[in-house]
Amino acid sequence: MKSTRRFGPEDSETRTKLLDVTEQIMSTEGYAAVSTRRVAKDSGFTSGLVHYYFKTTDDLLLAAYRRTTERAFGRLMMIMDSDRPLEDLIRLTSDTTRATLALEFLALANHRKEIRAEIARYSERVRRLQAEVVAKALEHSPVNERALTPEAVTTLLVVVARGLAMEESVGIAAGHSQARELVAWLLAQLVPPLQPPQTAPRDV
Amino acid sequence: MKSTRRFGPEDSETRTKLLDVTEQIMSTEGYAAVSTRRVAKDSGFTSGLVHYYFKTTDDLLLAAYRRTTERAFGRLMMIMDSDRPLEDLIRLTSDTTRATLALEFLALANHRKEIRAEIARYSERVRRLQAEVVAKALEHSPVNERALTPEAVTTLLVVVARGLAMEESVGIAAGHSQARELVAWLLAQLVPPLQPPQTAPRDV
DNA sequence: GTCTATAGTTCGATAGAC
DNA sequence: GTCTATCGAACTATAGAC
Repeated sequence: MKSTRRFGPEDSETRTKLLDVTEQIMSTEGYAAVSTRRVAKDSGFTSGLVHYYFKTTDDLLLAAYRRTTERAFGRLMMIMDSDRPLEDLIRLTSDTTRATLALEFLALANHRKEIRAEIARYSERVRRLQAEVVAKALEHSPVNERALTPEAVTTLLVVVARGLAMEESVGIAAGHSQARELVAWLLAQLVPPLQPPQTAPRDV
Repeated sequence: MKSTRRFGPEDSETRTKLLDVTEQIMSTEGYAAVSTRRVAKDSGFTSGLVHYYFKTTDDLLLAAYRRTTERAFGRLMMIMDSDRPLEDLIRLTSDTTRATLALEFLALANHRKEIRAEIARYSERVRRLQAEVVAKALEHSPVNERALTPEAVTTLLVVVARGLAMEESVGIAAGHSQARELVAWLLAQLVPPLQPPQTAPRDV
């Protein structure tokens, strides 16, 4: 009883369109609002076609996640060559649209065990690339303290920036500006401003 | 054309049971998996009864959110009297079950505009209470630095602890132990250990 | 307070026509 | 590559019986 079902190629314009629409729905209404019928309606195709490109709804969501992550890789590679990599990393991670999507994928991972492992694996890969950016930025830091590894700084920076952005996207703002100032001050201790201060920074 | 619908009281055992089940479903399958029928099934009642207590599904979710938040208030009040308030606050906020619920409510706020404002308001109230805990803990801190307000420290601590817990609940662990060590080290500068060190801590 | 019944949506996934 | 047709399932919200 072999199935007669067929599936579409990865490099199709239609497929890209379907992923665009999927991402859009996730941002505005959450991953749970993504259905093959809904994506079909918003993209002008039919649900049958969506199933032609993505066997199941989970496959569609996973493909959207992969594309998002690959784009994140690209942006991080660009930041590697920046002369203010830490600021750029924070700015990138603070983007509310991206943070909202990240929140959705995290929630998705929480509730779809088939997708979970892949999201965890990709996320850690992104984290490692972020850590490379930070390591490069800290290369000439005057601070020398055991606990201050690039991995620690990276995780702290990214989790804070993304956490604040997630809260801000729903209108929570209490303590945010102060927290950002504190982070900026901590970073200033780690990486001296472009114009070095008269007195050497102390250990942090 | 007056409606004949009636609604149940707030202090009912059945109502409590329905909220328990709702919370359980949210934790394991996400807020989007909460439906009146599903809650009915898991609690041994019928969907008609769920609608008797909660006019709409959103009302049910909002009631669950309120109950969760009120419990959080209670726990924070208890921490106020602890002799290690910062550690307790971090431990509380690091709880993965609670962090998962928090993630769900954040996602919910993102996608249900009627609920959003209320979640933002309650969340900021919780944050202010957390800041009181931190303020009390920092009262006798030897560190004196402009950027180091209780609000800044609170937001940083809470966002980091919750953010790490959210990631851990899906199996993301890269950089976590190192980030926690860094936070612990930073805190040790702010609040001296119970046995004070021989040399005074420097400014952070 | 609890249940039954019901109308009207939306959904996943498949087979098969074009 | 795209669409139509289809089955079976789950959902919301209401009215009204017990």
